[in-house]
Amino acid sequence: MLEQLAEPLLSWYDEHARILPWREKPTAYRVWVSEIMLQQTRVEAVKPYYERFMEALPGIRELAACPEERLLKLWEGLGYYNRARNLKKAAEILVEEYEGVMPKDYEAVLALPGIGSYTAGAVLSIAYGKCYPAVDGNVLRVLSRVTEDDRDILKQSVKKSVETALQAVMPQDRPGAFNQALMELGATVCVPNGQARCEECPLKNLCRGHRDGIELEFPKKAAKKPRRVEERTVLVLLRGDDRAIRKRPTKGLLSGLYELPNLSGNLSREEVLEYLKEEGFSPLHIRELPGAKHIFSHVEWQMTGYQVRLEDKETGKKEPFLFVEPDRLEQEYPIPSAFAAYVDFLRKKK
DNA sequence: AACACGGGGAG
DNA sequence: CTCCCAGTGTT
Repeated sequence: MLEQLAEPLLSWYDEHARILPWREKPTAYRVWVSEIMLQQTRVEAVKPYYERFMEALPGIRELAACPEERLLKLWEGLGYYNRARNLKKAAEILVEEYEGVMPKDYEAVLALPGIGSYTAGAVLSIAYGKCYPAVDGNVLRVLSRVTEDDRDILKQSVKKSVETALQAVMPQDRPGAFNQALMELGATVCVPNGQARCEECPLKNLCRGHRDGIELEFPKKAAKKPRRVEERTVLVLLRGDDRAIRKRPTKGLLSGLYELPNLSGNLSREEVLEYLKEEGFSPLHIRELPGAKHIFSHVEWQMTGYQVRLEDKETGKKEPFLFVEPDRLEQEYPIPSAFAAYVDFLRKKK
């Protein structure tokens, strides 16, 4: 039945495709960057980042030459920061091995860091008109409803099988439009949250889920495990006009970004002062800040905060922190929004 | 196959 | 609150 998809889908898409920045001049680079940004991220959230990014780094060579710090600053707030690092790594490979041009060979594109089967298919079909599917969450949702496929879409075996099935029915002349149409339908009509707008759907006459009135029972997904809770104590350290930050490790959560000094556990005033003294500081004054919570997909931080005034000019024993003026801090150092509740307290007092 | 990896919008 | 998003890399 999938062979009946293309015709109504493409007609609908020609009428209803949204105007999106990356759909103008769909060069391989522009499509690639948009697809990386769009991984696990909503269209509306990506738009402003995309425009700014394209202005700052208009081509593969500029991206390859961009310092990581600046790149992460451009990415700050988008999350999944390895996407940005892999983007740069791939650009470097393209400059060194492909003369700065995205190749047209599927295996070569797939081999680039940060590019999986979805992104390879999207770039090759949209920018180069090649017949590879781009199967994302939207596509899996739409097709599971249309075919009443009750397999767990989180399994990679299911994704693989959908990719194979789709490749066989893609219109040779418009693979890019076909892929985008399927995603567009999932994003605007066959939506994930709330009621699907089946009356406007170009596939309503062949959708089995809709025929049987059970479209919302799809897609099937295995239950995910609950996220763990971590307690942290976040410090706003004031030294003259400077505030303390530090760089996170290169591996793991928020890797390579900057953060406010913080410790494991919800510590008391006394424990915080003891810690600072051990680090060689002479805290003059401490005040408790409001508690805060930040939820990641897999972890939840329950934070307590303290603002501490240090003696002017003191450095501590090992200088574990970077002391920076609030202005430079804002402009140059990428700090993830997990710390947003305390970043307010970094501002210079007047 | 299971898990790590951000942040935000919608219901 | 919960769900989930134009997914990929690591183990």
